[in-house]
Amino acid sequence: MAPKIVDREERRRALAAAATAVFAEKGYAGARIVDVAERAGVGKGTVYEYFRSKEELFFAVFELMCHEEHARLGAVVDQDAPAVERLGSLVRSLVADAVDQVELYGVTFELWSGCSHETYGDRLRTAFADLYRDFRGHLAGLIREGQGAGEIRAGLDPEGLAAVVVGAIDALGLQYWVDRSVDVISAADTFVEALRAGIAQ
Amino acid sequence: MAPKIVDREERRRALAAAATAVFAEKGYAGARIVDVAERAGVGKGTVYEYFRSKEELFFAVFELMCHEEHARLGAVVDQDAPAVERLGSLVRSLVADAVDQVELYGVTFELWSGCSHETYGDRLRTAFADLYRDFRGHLAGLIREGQGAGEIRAGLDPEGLAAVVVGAIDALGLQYWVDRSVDVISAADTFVEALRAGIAQ
Amino acid sequence: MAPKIVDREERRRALAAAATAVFAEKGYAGARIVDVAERAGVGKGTVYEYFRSKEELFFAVFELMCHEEHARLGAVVDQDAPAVERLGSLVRSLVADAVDQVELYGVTFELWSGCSHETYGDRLRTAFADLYRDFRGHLAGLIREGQGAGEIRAGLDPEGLAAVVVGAIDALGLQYWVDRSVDVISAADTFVEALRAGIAQ
Amino acid sequence: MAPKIVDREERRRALAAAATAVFAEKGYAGARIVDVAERAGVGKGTVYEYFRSKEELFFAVFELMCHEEHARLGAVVDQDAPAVERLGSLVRSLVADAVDQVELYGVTFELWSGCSHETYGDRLRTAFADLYRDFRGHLAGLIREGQGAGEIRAGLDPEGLAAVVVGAIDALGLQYWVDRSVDVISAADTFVEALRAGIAQ
DNA sequence: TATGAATGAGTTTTCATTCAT
DNA sequence: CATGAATGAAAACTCATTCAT
Repeated sequence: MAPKIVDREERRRALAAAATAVFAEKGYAGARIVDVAERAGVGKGTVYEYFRSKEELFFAVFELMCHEEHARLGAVVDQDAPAVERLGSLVRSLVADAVDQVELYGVTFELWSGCSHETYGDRLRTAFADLYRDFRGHLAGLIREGQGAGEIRAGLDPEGLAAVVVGAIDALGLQYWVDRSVDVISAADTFVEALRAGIAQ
Repeated sequence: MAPKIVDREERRRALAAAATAVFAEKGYAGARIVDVAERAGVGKGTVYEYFRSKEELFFAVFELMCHEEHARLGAVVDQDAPAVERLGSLVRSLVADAVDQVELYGVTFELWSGCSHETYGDRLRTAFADLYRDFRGHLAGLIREGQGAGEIRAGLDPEGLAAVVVGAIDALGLQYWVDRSVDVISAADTFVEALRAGIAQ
Repeated sequence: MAPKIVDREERRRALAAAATAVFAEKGYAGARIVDVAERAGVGKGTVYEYFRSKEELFFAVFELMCHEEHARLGAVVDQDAPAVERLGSLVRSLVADAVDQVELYGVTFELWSGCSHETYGDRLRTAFADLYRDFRGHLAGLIREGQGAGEIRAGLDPEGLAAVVVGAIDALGLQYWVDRSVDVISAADTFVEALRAGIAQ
Repeated sequence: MAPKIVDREERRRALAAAATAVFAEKGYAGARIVDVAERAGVGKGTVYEYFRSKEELFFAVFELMCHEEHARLGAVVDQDAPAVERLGSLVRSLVADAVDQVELYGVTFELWSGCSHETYGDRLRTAFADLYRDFRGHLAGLIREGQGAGEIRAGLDPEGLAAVVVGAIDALGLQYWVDRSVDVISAADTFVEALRAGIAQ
């Protein structure tokens, strides 16, 4: 009459977290469901109690990562400082995060790559497009704010500039992924400095 | 008396090209050797006459792509124009290439992702590190040239700036991959403009 | 002081009935214990409170069906009419029942098929042999009765004839199962007519 | 240029034959693809070179059985003798076959049962309906022939009678399947005798 | 040299059954 | 008693690779 009480939502999250780690380590194809189960300390079958298939687990990982990325972004944007300042600290902070979490880049690449997948590509592409649009939107807002306050040259296209900034962050992370000896932290500083000079009134 | 040597080399390239297309479409894990063979119009066994394994085919694809990327890069760098000018046209030209060949990004992601693979990750990472180092080297050279000629501010770190430029190109390509409606061509223009202003003397 | 004993028995029957429906729909192998539980409106674990295993549930279904079949048979045999008459109405009535309950034939096939099963085949075969022996016995009795009363030719082997009659009923049901457009009701009439003429004195 | 030459059609047949034996022994659900492969003396993967799935193998078995049944039927119908005579020898011969091949009845039941299967039921039902229609057609033809020759009473419905004969054959086989001690051969004789008397002019 | 038939290691997935609540 | 969360044995199926022709 009173079956075992389990916070299924919490359990799902924990499994997705375990999956994230395993996918990061071995890649989607290389990861076996048993690996995920073992990492989470449960039996193979339990994974299937929470996710219909390996693919669904993949999406759960994606959603988890998006959620955390979002949280990180929000923390920086909502500060109280001049727009240009916030733009700079956002770049620095996100690049620092990228360095801290390099291992996750492997999953990210697989997710990007998955965008061309016949069966679930659309779903992924849409989600990514939304994520990036949102990201660029935040940045463009910051830039417009800066233009309004006279800190940033009015002639620059906020959307285009936002795309560049987003891109630079991703790409510095990528370069670090490929070669841990690249000093992307100071590359970020250089970028911020050049950016500041380039966009300043 | 070494007949058909040329044919053999040509066949290898053709197979690698077929593999590139298939990997781009289905990803490394999703691609079957038969798919590659069919795409190339040969029998399954023939692929193994030219490549020891699927993994080796993956590397051949990588080398083919590197080769072509290198050719594209060289064409722009060796022009005769002010350094800042060449930097700008390089960015624009490479972003345009990225748009033209979006489908190939899928393989690129797979390759980046492969960097963390237990068995062949090192080999891939080294190759990528070299490629990017080389790429950044070219750009840093260009930047130093510009600093020598007084076109570019002396205070900026050429290596760091080069990393940012390389990154921006990759990342604009990525954004286009995810969302074909993003106008990365004009984002590239904005970037070039901001860059010019930011780094100018 | 044995409370709820009746309830328990009733519940078992209800579960067996649910299982009959599910087995009929998906076959023994295709039916999941959860399906049965859901159909009966109880939890998965509850099924195991009443049946030791899926196999036992299968037998319970068999027994339930036997019980009902027996009841149907008895109702016809115990009538008060000439033997040949009762034989005819028995055939007609059982064929009519078969048409009414076609869906159940699916389980019947599974049960017949189960007779060759390594672990429980013997048990099933024995049960079926008994059932059919009993059935043939009733009919043979009827036939002998008819022979005694001079309605039926004495030369015919009662057991053999009974086997044919039993068979014809099953088989008309089968043909209807396979093809609902076959008019087995009138086929039964034809059979009865031919039978009457064939066995009449 | 000249790969191993194999008669794929012949190989398929051999695999289907092996599958028939295994299905007969363990039932569809109980049979493992490895069992079939082993019985045929090939590797697990080879089965999949010839059949897309276990289900397709099931159908191949069905077709093989139909084909052989058809051959058996044809052999008897095309004889040269009075219609009633041929009808009788047909029944005796098919019942004798049923006794010889009892083990196959298990598969037959599974096939009949499969008719209600959601995904492939239609395909099976259609095939069976055709098979039986054809069977009844042959018999009805024989009966009409007999009526034309004045051997059989004109009042009897040929189609209905054919259904009964078909049914009787199936059902005698079934009773033998369930209980090997039932003497279906002499039951067949009794049936033929009663039939002859019942339908004779 | 080219081919495709054969193979089996390795994965995903299902589901009967157990058992803590 | 009832429940459903957890489990792992077992099976279908895929595909890189080998090798006889």
